[in-house]
Amino acid sequence: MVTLEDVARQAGVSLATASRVLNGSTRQVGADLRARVERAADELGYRANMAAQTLARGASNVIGIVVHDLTDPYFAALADGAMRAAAGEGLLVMVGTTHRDPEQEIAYVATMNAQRVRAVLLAGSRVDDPEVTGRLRRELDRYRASGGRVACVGQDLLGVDTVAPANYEGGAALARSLAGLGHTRFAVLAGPPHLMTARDRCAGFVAAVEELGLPEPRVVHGPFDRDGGYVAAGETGDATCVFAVNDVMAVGALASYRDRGVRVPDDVSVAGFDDIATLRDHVPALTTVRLPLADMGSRALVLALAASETPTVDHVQGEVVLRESVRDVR
Amino acid sequence: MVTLEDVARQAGVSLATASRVLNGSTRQVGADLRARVERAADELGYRANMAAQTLARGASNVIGIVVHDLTDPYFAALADGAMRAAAGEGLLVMVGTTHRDPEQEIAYVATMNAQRVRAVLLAGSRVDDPEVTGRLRRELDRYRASGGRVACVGQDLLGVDTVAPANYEGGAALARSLAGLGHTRFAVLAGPPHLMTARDRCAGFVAAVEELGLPEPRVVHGPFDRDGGYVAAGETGDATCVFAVNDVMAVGALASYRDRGVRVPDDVSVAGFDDIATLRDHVPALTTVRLPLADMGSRALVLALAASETPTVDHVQGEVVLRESVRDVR
DNA sequence: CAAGACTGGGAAACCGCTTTCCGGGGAGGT
DNA sequence: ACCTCCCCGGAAAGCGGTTTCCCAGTCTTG
Repeated sequence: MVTLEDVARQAGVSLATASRVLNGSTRQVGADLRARVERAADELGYRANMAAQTLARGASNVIGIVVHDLTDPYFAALADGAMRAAAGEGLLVMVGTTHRDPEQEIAYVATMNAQRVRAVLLAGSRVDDPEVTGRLRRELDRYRASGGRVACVGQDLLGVDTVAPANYEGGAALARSLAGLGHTRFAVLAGPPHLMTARDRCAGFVAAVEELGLPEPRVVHGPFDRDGGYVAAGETGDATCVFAVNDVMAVGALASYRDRGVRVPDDVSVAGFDDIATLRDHVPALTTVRLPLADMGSRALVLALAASETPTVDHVQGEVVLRESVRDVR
Repeated sequence: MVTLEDVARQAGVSLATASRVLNGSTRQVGADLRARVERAADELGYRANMAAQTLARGASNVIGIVVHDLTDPYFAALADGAMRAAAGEGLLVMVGTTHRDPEQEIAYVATMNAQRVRAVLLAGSRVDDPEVTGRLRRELDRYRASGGRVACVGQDLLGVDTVAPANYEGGAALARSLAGLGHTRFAVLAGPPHLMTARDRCAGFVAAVEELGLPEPRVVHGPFDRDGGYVAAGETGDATCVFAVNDVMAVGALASYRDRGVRVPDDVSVAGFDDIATLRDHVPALTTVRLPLADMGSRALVLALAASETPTVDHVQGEVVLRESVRDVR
């Protein structure tokens, strides 16, 4: 393992000079010495030891991203957006996947803290559990107390910079659009009751439906993933229009109806939420609420990096996109 | 930022003792001192500085994964498999995305080397460019010379541990299956000519078709992604059966046919390669060659970690899965 | 031409932790 | 009662860089 000292010796200069040449400095180094050092480094195949550099500089060039599940297109898009932004800043990315375990999330914050990453991004819904949220907050505070930066995509519950999608409003807007098509009997594939994202979307939808004076939607809980949607779609009763609180659940619902010979949108209309990229290849094309996912990821990174004093909350509106999976029943 | 020294002082013990208590050691520490240290660490909110630890120990607990594109289900599955395996070993994961730029791949190897990661995983096809491959090899050699471990998923071209999917054989097996269904006029959506993965699959397919004495398939090149498949599907002429060298291209092809009113499989049969997870929700269900993607990711990690002297190559067979997207024309 | 301002080079302190080495004290053996 | 051995605690030497500080030489400038 070749060190800076090896390079300095080979070039016949001091450690200080070698450092200044190779790893950047405010100070100038004469052209001939600089050339000698560069040649030596190249000959020896020198690579700076980032651990040493991080230690000496007291700051790393790594950021951490914590997601629930990388194979979920929602998180993949978010992470991709954040990673592109990070690459633009010359930062490396450390990714942690929690597989929806809040304890894992807390553990990752501790680990990222230990790694002294420049910033950590928490992507993914908060859960409705004050105890867990409290522990997460404490871990985050601990991290921030030592200079760490934090941003989160989701509910503004952590007292940190947040990119907050308008889940409630999106759900409501979708409900009004669907009602405008003449639907009156709704069902909601609502995901798990404790997941805030699922809850907000569902609540917005239900509230808007009631505001319109329509019958209360049937709410079916279940897992937040494709199979959850598949199963829950089996219990939508006589609803003519079904809202799955995210797209992957909606895709599962489509599969369920297809398997059971229920035609979409002829027999039942289906809508999702997020507008994940893969949606365009499903038939029928899914109605949804579009969120600029990649953009949200990069915005979260920018927020985290811009060391604002008071936490800023960046609200992101969703846009209802009507596609073939819903039928006009007027 | 609270350091181990702060903890030691607060606990009234030496730095050595504090280190032994908190960060693991072969040595024992008396129960009372141990308790004192633990309490002090907790009160102060101590988190070990991994940069310092990495430096002192000369080994980090981070591994690097380099993929083309995280939003591609193929890489997401691979990365997820590797990350699960890594988590099981108590390792953190640093992810780099190259967006299919080989230069980026080389740059990431250099960066991961600088980070002194324990191992790096290169997921994704090699390219047919000896110059680029040579530079990548040199960078890898440099990394391995300083104790780094490397594994790769794809072609065995780098002289490192490799998980090598049987692309050629898979393509050939698929061709035989499809021919067995009575197809004779084939087309291949072949992806870019320089991508080895694409080339091998295409070559295996074409060779098998010719071996069967059938007319030479029409080969259409294009990008390796969904849109590449969409576009290429427009030029399949009178083929009754189209093989897209990966699933996302096949999905693009399905969309293209759908948009143009060409029925699958009635008018044309379509097959892909990989069996990505999202496939089950497409209609018609796509025939493909199944690869155990998550498993391949974790196997690559295991290979990298098991410091074998000579590079081992782990061949992975694909399994033809016939689904509705192909028609029996006998 | 003397004096102050720069300039570029090197010695060494330091970043936070691990680990070797040393030493003191109690347990066990004879 | 004495000697060994073992156990556990602490001092200090690194790990590989960065950066402060000092110094000699070179450039202005009046």
